[in-house]
Amino acid sequence: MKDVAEHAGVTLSTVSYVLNDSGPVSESRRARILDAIRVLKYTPNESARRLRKKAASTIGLVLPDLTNQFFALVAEGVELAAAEGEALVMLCAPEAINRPIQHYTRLLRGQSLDGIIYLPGGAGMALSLSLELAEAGPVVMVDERVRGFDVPTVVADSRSGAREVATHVLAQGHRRLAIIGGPQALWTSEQRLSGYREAIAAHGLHPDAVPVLEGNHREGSGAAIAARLLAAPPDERPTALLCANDLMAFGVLDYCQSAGLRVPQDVSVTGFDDIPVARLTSPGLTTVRQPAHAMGYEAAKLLFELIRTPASAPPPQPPVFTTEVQVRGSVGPAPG
Amino acid sequence: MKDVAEHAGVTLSTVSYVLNDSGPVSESRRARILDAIRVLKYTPNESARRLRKKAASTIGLVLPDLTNQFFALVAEGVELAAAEGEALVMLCAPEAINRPIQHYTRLLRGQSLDGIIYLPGGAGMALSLSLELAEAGPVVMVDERVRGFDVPTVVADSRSGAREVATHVLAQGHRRLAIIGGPQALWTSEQRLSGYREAIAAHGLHPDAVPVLEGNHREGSGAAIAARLLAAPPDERPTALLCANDLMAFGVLDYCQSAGLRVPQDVSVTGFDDIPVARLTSPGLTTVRQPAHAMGYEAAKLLFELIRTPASAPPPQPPVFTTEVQVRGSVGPAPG
DNA sequence: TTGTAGGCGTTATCAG
DNA sequence: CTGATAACGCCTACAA
Repeated sequence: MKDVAEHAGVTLSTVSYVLNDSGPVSESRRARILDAIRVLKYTPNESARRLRKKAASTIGLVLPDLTNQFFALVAEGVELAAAEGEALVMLCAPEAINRPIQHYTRLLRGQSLDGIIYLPGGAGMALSLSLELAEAGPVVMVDERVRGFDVPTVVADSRSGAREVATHVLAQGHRRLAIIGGPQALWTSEQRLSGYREAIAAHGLHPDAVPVLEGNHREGSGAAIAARLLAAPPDERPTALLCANDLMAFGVLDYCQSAGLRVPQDVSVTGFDDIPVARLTSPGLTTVRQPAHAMGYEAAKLLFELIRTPASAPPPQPPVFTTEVQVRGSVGPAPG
Repeated sequence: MKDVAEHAGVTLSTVSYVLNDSGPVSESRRARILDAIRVLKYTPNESARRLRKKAASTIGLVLPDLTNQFFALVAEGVELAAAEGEALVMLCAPEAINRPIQHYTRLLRGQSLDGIIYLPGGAGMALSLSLELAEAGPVVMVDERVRGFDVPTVVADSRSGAREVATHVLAQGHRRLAIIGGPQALWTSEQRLSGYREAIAAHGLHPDAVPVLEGNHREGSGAAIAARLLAAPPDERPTALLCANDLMAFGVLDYCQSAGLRVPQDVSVTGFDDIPVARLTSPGLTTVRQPAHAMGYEAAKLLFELIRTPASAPPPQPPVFTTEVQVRGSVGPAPG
């Protein structure tokens, strides 16, 4: 920068002015400076810049893992919004590195990030951790809520999505259902469960008649639970399995195929999320669409708004996205 | 930090010494300082730190998009290696934000990153762009090569993988093949194509007898090309489609299903990458496994090594991963 | 073993 | 409109 100043025959301050246009500069000088910058291929040193201002033009993105396409889509949404705000994204995937979130809270705190997008999902959703994260900057949550952690949050209406998909299944005549839920501690798990139960109650079934098994949102757990559930004789085992996310539903599909069970003739299956590959299984997976990309995008937008908002002003109001059942082949009429 | 020093009754340098253990400090003082740090919940300001040293403990990761699970897996591998090296990862997904890489080269240059992992894939694989990226720090490439851009590169042996899967298809008696390739400009596209052709030549077929259509590595292009290819009458159209990645193969599968073509009875399909969901289509996709996670991990390790290596020393030797055909249901004997 | 002082590249506050 | 100058928070010779 000093070089630029010399090359243009001005002082550092003037250069700084044109860089941030934070001061009045005569056209002739401005042109000379811009020129010098190009000639010398000068790039401002961001580290110095953040030291001085307290902003980093960088936001943190904390999510469980990237291999679940749902999360990947959220990440792309965040990335897009960040790009529009000329910011960069720090990726933190605690489960991918098999360490507690603390690993990141420690690293992130010093970065003077502008803010953080937090999508809890695995084991690390405890309140204390959230608070710790919050010390690294303003936080916006996506897809999940943490009780007692009161930050702007972008979610979809899981509950009514679950209700609708369960209603669809019940309308096909199924009466012996089973639910493969997500980790109990998660808000979404609870929401989806209530949704399922509302539908079940509305059809006059006793909630206790529907077993709920806890999965971990990954394929393997779907397959394992299906194996347990479907081992019973045909006239006792469930005729429909409601899964709290698509990955577990894939696991179920996979198990059924290897066990020689036909979907949907022998057993119907539903998922949740509607990740792109859900269309591609065969039969296609009946599931509940959540606008993952839009959710990530809005969350990041919200974060930027939050950053700009003076602390006194009312916090921006986050939207609640609607969900939508996608009917495909994996649900059919109840057998018998 | 000043507060810490006061609280512990020492000077700033002493605190700095214990922080980086870069100087001898008496046990008693060290303990007092550590204590003060804990009490005050002090976190070093990374911005200041990088300004002083020239390292950021941060690496950049540039890849086309995250929704392709292959890339997501690479990203997780990188993330893991970064965590082991106590570094953070800056995520850059140019296609997700629908802008040229330049958007990032500009942003990255000022960050004084320790280095960059670069996985070209979409439109942005030109040499000039790579060089521009290299100005932001040492670069390691994964999965692709760019001619004339000579940096350490981690790849898998696409060519022999392609050869083997084609051989498998030919061994099933298929003679009317078609290839759905990736973007021509990519090194992997070229490699896979040569692999396919080697196998084809080895079976005495004339290479020109096998049409090659160029896709863009996404589902949609697979479906579109399949539609064109399979419109011909049954005894003229190809009996097997070799796709340069799994996503395009999914597109083909999808098209076949909607067009009422049975896989593999009417047409056989192969993919490339073996992303986790490839097991879940039905029939399962016969494809070529690339160790995506390991490749990302090794690339990041390599980058760290490169950073440590004095410029004079010989650059570390990158491994070439082997590929492996995964035989599943999407390939069957040739009809007739 | 500990303290002092200079500077990393910017921005912001002043006075000209 | 422009130019000096003091921080920002940390590291590292060097001196004590």
